[in-house]
This record gives sequence, C-alpha cells and structure tokens, in this order.
Amino acid sequence: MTRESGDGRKRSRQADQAVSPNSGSPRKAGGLKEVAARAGTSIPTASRVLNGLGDEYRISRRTQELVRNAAKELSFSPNLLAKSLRLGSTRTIGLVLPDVGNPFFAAIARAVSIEAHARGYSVVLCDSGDDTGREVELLEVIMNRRPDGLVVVPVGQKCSHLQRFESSDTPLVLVDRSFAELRLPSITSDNRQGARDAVDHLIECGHSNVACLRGLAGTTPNELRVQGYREALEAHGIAFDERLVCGDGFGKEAGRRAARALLDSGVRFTAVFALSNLIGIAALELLLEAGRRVPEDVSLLSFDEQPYSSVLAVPMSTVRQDPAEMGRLAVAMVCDRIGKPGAAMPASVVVPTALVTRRSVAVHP
Amino acid sequence: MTRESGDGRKRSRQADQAVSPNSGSPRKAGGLKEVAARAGTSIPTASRVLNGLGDEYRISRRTQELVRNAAKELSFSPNLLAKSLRLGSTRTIGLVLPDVGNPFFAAIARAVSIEAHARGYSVVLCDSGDDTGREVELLEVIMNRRPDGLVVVPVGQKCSHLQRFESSDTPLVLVDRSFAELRLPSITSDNRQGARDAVDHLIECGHSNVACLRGLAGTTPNELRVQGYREALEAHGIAFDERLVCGDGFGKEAGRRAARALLDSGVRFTAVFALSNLIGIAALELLLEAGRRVPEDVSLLSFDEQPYSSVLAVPMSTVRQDPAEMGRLAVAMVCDRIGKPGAAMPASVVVPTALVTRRSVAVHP
DNA sequence: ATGAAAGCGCTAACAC
DNA sequence: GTGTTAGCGCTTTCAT
Repeated sequence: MTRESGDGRKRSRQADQAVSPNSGSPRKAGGLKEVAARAGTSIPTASRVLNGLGDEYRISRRTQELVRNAAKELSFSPNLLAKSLRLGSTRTIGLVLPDVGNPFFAAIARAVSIEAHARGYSVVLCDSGDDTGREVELLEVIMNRRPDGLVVVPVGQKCSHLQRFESSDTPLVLVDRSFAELRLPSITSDNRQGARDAVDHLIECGHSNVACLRGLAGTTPNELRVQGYREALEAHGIAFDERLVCGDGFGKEAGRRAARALLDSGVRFTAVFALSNLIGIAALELLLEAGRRVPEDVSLLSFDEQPYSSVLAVPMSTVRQDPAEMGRLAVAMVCDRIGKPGAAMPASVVVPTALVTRRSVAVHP
Repeated sequence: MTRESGDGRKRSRQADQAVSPNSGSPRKAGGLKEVAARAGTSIPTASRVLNGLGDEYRISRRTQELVRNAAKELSFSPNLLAKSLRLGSTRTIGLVLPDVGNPFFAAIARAVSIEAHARGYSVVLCDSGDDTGREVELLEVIMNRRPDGLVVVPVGQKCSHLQRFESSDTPLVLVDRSFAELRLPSITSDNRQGARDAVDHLIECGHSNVACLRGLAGTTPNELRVQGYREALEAHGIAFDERLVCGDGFGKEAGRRAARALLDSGVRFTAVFALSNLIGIAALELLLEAGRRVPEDVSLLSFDEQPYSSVLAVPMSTVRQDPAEMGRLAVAMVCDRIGKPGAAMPASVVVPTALVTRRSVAVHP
C-alpha cells in the first residue's frame, strides 16, 4: 500500500475548505469560524455555546444543538494560542529540570505532568543538563511562552536569575533544592533528617568510622545531608573527620571518583553513606572491584530507594524520598497561586523521608 | 524579612507602565509596544530590527541602535503566543509517552528535549500512563496548542486515532513502537535482531530450554522480540514450547507475576530471557527468592542496559538499546518535515542493539 | 528608511 | 436571544 493509495484525500481537502464544509467525514479539524458558518450563527454565539455559556446567555436550545452538532461534525479544534492571547492565560506550566534521565527527576516530571493535566494544564519541559547557563536561557525562552506558572528544580548555586520571581505575576515553586537568600516557596525532602536517620542507624550498628560520599557542593540537598551526617556524629560523640568526606557530584562518574579517592586515601572506615542513588551504585561497584566485602568489610547506605535496590549485589539499605509527592505538591502549590497576584507566598513544604533497611549494613562487633 | 519589605516595587509598577518607562532597573519585561515607545519608533520598525531584518529593510543604524538599547533596557520579552498566532508556527513539539518514570522513556524524553531546544523548539510533555484513552485525549489537547510536530511513543494496539496524521500538516514520528497498518514514519530499536542475538547467545551457551518473559502483548517491541526468540530457537532446531512463554506487561509487577507463573508451572528451563529491564529485575528477584541460583541453576538475560546492570545480585547480561539516539533522530525527522506539507514520508529508521555479556549467563554442561 | 492598516482566532463589552 | 465591535501582541503587505 503506497501513499498515493489514500483515495484522494489530499486532493479533495482544498476544495472542502474553500467552498462548503459539506463533505461527509470530518477530514480536517475546523475552527470557530467554520463551526459558526455551518451552524448558521455568528462566531461569538458559537464561542459561547462551546464554552458552556449557552444557558447563561439564554441561547435557544435549537441554536445550541446546531452549534454542537456543527462542532462535532467538523471535529472542532479550538485554537488555544488565540484563546490564550485573548485571555492572558495559557493554561501551561513550565517545568525546568537538571536531567529528566535521572530517575529521581523523572519521577518528579511524571507527577508534574499527570497532576498538571488533571487540572487542565499542559507542561512545557526543559532539561537544563545540570548547567546554570542553560537554565537561565531556558527560563527566558519559556517565559516568552507566558506560562501560568513554573516548577523549577534549580541547578548550581547561582540564583540571581530567580530573584525576579519573588515578585512576579508568574508563580514559581522550587523543588528538591532551595535558596536561603530567595523568598520563593519550595518543596523539598527532609534531607537533614533523612541523613541524620541514616547515619544514626549506621552508628547504632556499631560503626564509628562512617565515610560520606557527597553530591554537588553548594546545593541544598547536599549541604543538608552533610549537616545531618555531622549532627549524627556529634550526637554520638564521634569527632568529625574531614578525610572521610569525599566527592563533588550526584552522578555515577562523580561517585566512582569519590569512592576511589576514599579508598586511595587509606583512611580507615567501616561504613559508607552515599548521598544519591548513582553514588551508591558507583560505591558498591568500586568497593566490590576493590575486593571489599559488603557488608562484612564495609557497610553501605545510600540515598534514594529504587526498584532495583533490593536486588543489587548486596540488597541496599536506603533513604527513601517521595519524588512523586513532591511533583504533585509543587503543581498544587503553583496552581493555587495562579491568578492571585497579591497573595502571600505559601510556606515551603518539607516532605519526610523513610529509612529502608536491608542487608548492606552489618552490625559491627 | 516579609513580603512587604520589597521596597514598594509592586506599587510603583502601575505608574511605570502607564506613564513613562523611565525607571532605572528593568523591573518588568516589556513587549514590542514598550520597546517601540522608548526607542521613539513605530511598532513594525522595532519588530523588524529585533528580528534581524533591520538591514534588509534598510533601517538606519541609529534607529537600530535605539531599538536594541530599548529592548535591552526593558528586557524585551517577545510574546510567542502572538507571534505564533500570526506566523502559524509555534516552534513547539508535542511529546507523548507512556511513562516518563520509566528510565527508557525518560532517556527518550531527555534526548527529545535537548535536541528540540537546540533547534529552537520547545517541548510539550504528555504522559499517557500506558492508557490508550488518555493518549487519545492528550493528543487532542496537544493539537489544540498547534504544535509544529509530534513525537509519539504510542501505547496499546489501537491506532485509529493516529490515522489522521498520515495526511496531516503536522508531522508525526512514532518512537519505539509502530503500526503495520499505519503509514507513519517510526524510529525503533532492532527488536527482532536484538532478541535473536540474545537467544542465539543463550543457546550457544548450551541452553535449549529458554523461557521468555514477555512485555505487553500486541505492541511491536514485544511481538518482534518474541519473533526473534522463536527464530533463534528455530535456527537451532529447537521446538517452540509455549509453556515457556509467560507474561503480559513491561512493568516490574507484571514481571513478577510472569516469573511466578513460570516457576509455578513446573516446566523445566535453564535460562530466562526477560523482555524489559523491569521484567529482568523482577525475574532476578523472584528466582533468588525461590532459591534458584543464578546463573548456576538458571541463566538470565534481559533487555535494556542500565547504570546498575553491572552491580546487580548477579551482573546481568543485557541487550542494550539506544533511547537517546532514538529521541534525537525522532526530533530530527520531525523537524525536517516541518513546513513541507507535500513531502514524501521519510523512511522508518531501525536503530541497532548491542549484546552486553556479563555473569548472569552460564555455559551449560 | 519608516509608518499605517489589516489580520491571525478568539472572547468580552455593549448593542438591539 | 443574538450580532457587532474591539482588541490581545505580533508580522506583513502596501504606501509614502
């Protein structure tokens, strides 16, 4: 079956459009003008009916029928561009992420997308690739499309480009990371407590030399997790040893480098706390390659629960976050603020984490 | 610091806007009108300059300067809605996926997003949640936003809602899955060959009883992988045994059910071929729970290479796909077709897969 | 070298 | 009950 076999659809289309919309099947989606023409009404009348204002405007049942039928027959497709331009509202939410490929952010993206559509919004997705420069660019591009709201997982330390949103008509909600110097609402995990719980657990299992494999310096999740780590040590009267803290990145490669540095440093440690799923994997991989048994020689506990956490070389104890809930909440918060320019900034939300214990942590003699 | 401490920005804005744009800092982004006013030119002139048509229209250097400065000072933000409406082009690509949470689709989403932005397009993301009904709805909603092109990873068997795109001004490219009855270009993995290679490998390792844990019935990736599986058996003179084929879904839960069914059936098998990453994980989990040693008792090979593949309970042999390349190609293909309504449908592209061998497959005596 | 006018598809204010 | 008019912010003839 070749393309030409399509029974002349293409050829007939032009005629349909220009002269009369009388063809049997709804070939090409029509706009309000075509619908009005076919229904024999004016354009505003058709508009009112199709927006459910028929009764309010006391348009006769008959006319309403006519319009609705015409719309169906022409498979009416409202031009949301025109509507948005007129209404000053696009029913669109901009989403800026460091990397949709990362399962944690992917889960956020999914929740945002689903929740947004449930509320009648579409989502414009931007991947900043963990690059602040790109983030700035993307934010600009996306603002030119006049979204009704923004959900942003910012990257890096720079946040001057977000200042304008402190007093903007476009509500913005930060997710996963936040900035102390910015009065913007955020949805974050309870990173400090999550880390605190994790390291408490390690210490209670008898580990007093706990290494920490960090994520990207300067980001709130990283700093707060490190803080939780330090607090746990302190609470148990263990001195902080900076030689036990390595790494500068949440990715797998950064994780490998960090783990290698730790190993090469020769410092003694019996447990490792990895600050992301990918760092955890990298650590496990490298430890095993180096001939260390987990958890007999060294225990391992990682941030981020994943579908595969239970079936790793050694089933991993993790700190579970709830990215889906975070995405959902972010959209809810943005939507609540849309159309209320003067409203007070909502309070930031901290989503609790949960410790999942498996076999990667051993009780130390 | 409360919200009111913002030095009266909000109050001063109205005045700025109505009277003169003379305030020092560029508080509020301005449109073409404001720029023209500040530059002392007409709106069309400002438009031409800012679209790089200044020289073409022989607008004086001085005026051009004036306009550009005004644009900078007001931090000009072109209203893309108005522009799109006028131009009949939104520079937007619609992306419809079954589940951004799945790392395979997430990788596609990432590639699409990055490639699209590199070409000056924005991406509208829709998550169909593996539900055909939602897919239909989303496609409608998204079309109302008049995207210049569409990238779709369709779900399920139904494809009548995609027929209109065989002869639509909006180019559509299918990714991962395709439909024999549809004349639409697609980008897919070489599923048949990938499966063929995998099962050939298993057989060459001495396995003649190879079970197959299927994905969603009726989808091309699933059917082609099963076909590759059967071809491999046939090529080696092994009879197909349908009791060895279980499952109906690509997710982890479906995978667990399939693996359990296989185990419970009591059929003898020494190797399992899992048709997705999540099925692979589920199978590994269940096999281990059931006390089977992998690969000593049963070998395992799964579709989809992942960052954790090497560090699973037993390092997994996999069939690697290239979702990033698929997403990139899809965008390239869509963009090439934008604005060429009459152009011939491009040929579909099949992206090769690669077999990655690890320890989950044992050479059978 | 630049401006005036029309129009993209829609909705809201105001007629009658 | 329904139509007319104006305008959202832009680009594009066409005129000067």
